[in-house]
Amino acid sequence: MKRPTIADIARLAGVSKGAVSYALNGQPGVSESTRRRVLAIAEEIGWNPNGAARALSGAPSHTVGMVLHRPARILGVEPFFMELISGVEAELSARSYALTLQVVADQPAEIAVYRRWWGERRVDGVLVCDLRVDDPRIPVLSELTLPTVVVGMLGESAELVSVWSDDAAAVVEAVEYLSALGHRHIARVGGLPELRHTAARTAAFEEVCRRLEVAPALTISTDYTGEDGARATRRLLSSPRRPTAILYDNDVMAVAGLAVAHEMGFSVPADVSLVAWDDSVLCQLVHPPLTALSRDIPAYGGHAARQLLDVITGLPASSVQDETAHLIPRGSTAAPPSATGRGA
Amino acid sequence: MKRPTIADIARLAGVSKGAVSYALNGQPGVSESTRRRVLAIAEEIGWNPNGAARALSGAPSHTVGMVLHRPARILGVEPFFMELISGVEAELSARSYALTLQVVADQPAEIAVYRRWWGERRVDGVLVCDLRVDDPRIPVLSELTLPTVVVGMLGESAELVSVWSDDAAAVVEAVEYLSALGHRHIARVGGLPELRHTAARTAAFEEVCRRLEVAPALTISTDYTGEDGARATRRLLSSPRRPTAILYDNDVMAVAGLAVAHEMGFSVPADVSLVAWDDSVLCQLVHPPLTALSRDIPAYGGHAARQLLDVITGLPASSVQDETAHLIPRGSTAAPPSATGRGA
DNA sequence: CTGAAAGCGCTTACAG
DNA sequence: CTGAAAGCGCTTACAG
Repeated sequence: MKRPTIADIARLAGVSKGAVSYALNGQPGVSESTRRRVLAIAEEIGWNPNGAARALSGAPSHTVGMVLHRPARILGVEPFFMELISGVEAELSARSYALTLQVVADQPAEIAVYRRWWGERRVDGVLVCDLRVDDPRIPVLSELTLPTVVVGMLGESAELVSVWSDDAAAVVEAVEYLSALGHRHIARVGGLPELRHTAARTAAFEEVCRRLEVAPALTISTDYTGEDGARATRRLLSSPRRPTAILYDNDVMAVAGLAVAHEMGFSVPADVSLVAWDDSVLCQLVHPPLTALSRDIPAYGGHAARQLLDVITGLPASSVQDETAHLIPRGSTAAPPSATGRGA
Repeated sequence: MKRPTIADIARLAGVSKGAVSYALNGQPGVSESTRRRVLAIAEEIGWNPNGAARALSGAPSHTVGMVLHRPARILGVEPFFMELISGVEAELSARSYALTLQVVADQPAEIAVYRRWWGERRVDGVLVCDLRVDDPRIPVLSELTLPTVVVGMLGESAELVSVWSDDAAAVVEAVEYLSALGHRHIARVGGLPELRHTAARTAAFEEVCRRLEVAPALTISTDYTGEDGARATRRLLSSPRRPTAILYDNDVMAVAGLAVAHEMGFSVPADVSLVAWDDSVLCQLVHPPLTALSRDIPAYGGHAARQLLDVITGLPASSVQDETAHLIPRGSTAAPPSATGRGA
């Protein structure tokens, strides 16, 4: 099957290729009747624009790129990314943009992908996740002047636009809630420490613990997997200064931590309270259902996509703060066991 | 920043653009010394191939497309798709292919995407999931002669290549196992009935139940969400002829079903046995851990990607049968309660 | 309002 | 082994 081109349409309509191009793109320069005839013929012979030819003439690709660098085994399990992606997709597809995803093994590979996409004009812009402290991607993206929106906290680098959520405030809400219940030993099972939002959460956690005289503000670092979350929980629950409450940096680890607590013979929330970050159905399916810091992740992705489209189309865009995660108390949190109970 | 082109390289190297092209692509037609010089200059000035120009000259896009049509809320929660995609990605990125994903609302939209991709030469081939009985996508893809690999059972349509798994055999294994434990009332919470693999599972389920004199072979249809799974479980467990075992078509519904059973005061597995299909960490995190039909989904995706690359590059490729899901018995299955127990 | 033409950055026969 | 040239399918000034 030979693909029809605008030359075919031009011949059939008896006009020039240029006129066909104007008609097809809704540009001025052709009469209404010509435009209608051209569109009808295009429809009839099943014409589709050749994206390569358009791109070569400088037209946008109508594609947004996203490079994911977390290990594939996380992507398959953690609902966060798929929810984020589905939100991004919803916004993009409503504006007829496509999303190109690429999973990479490390950060140099990620940077190489941006350079290649830029060189190939494959994408009109990119969405960048999981910013690190001193992130090497930022200068590269600035240098390439590739339209970029950062999903998450950007910090000082004011040259890029970001959509972010106040993780510090959410940490404070969770710890204040646990403290109000009477907890004095709160531990945290944190995410990858080199990520900016992890650093922000850790700092906020330490500060609020200090302020409320909750001690020690122990954070164990993990890679977000259920395995790591289980390991950290096992370590915390078998330590001499066993915490009475644990705050997890994602839902998968919190669910795994719940299983570990049960397996070690602890009752939740009687012996230990658990709080998850991000509230997928996972949290509601387990027993007891998990108290969680909840936020609308698809909406978050949608907002990021909208910002990026604004940047791409040259509209004024500046960083926006998205909804702060809010605590949804469920069955996994309660007052700590009395001081006469077992343990420390 | 102006993007360098092969014209720049040609000027710097003092050769023609054609020679540069041959050198860059490892084609014969240039001396070894010229090739080295050209490559060094390209590297030095940071040249990247312009994909649009290559595509316009008929070169492949080195991109594979995948259209997902399930509702976004499923994608975010069901591990199956992300695991499949990560397996596809792993295989593609090892061969320097990218994956373009597009989420659509319905099947006409999906077909429109294929036509557009084909017209725009955006992808070299596509991976098609969730085949339906009498699937309208098949004739369109054949007509477009767009390289296609079907993930899942293809049935009679022999004109396309597929990678499939014998779901019928897996159903039989699960039911035989439950029957051997003594179950005589087994129900199934099935997926979307219009999908081919659902139909195959349903047919196999009915046949094996008939053969083993297990009755009735009731299948409740769902949309794969936890909500639907919970609803179906509630209905089954409150029916006068309450089943002693339930087989779910995915893991999310099985986990939701477990929560419902607990909430209704049933003990698992003492009162009712549950079996999940697909064995993500979810199944191991809940209490009791779920007996599951397990298979290596990333590998499945990887095989599909490899088949597609073979089709694209013109290598001989034919449908291959992938691993059959195998039963992993865990704590959610046991002998049924004795006839004197409560219920039917 | 319309036509003829250049140009985007490559690839690939075709001559030398 | 190398150079000059056509062509891929569009877009977009530039003349009419």
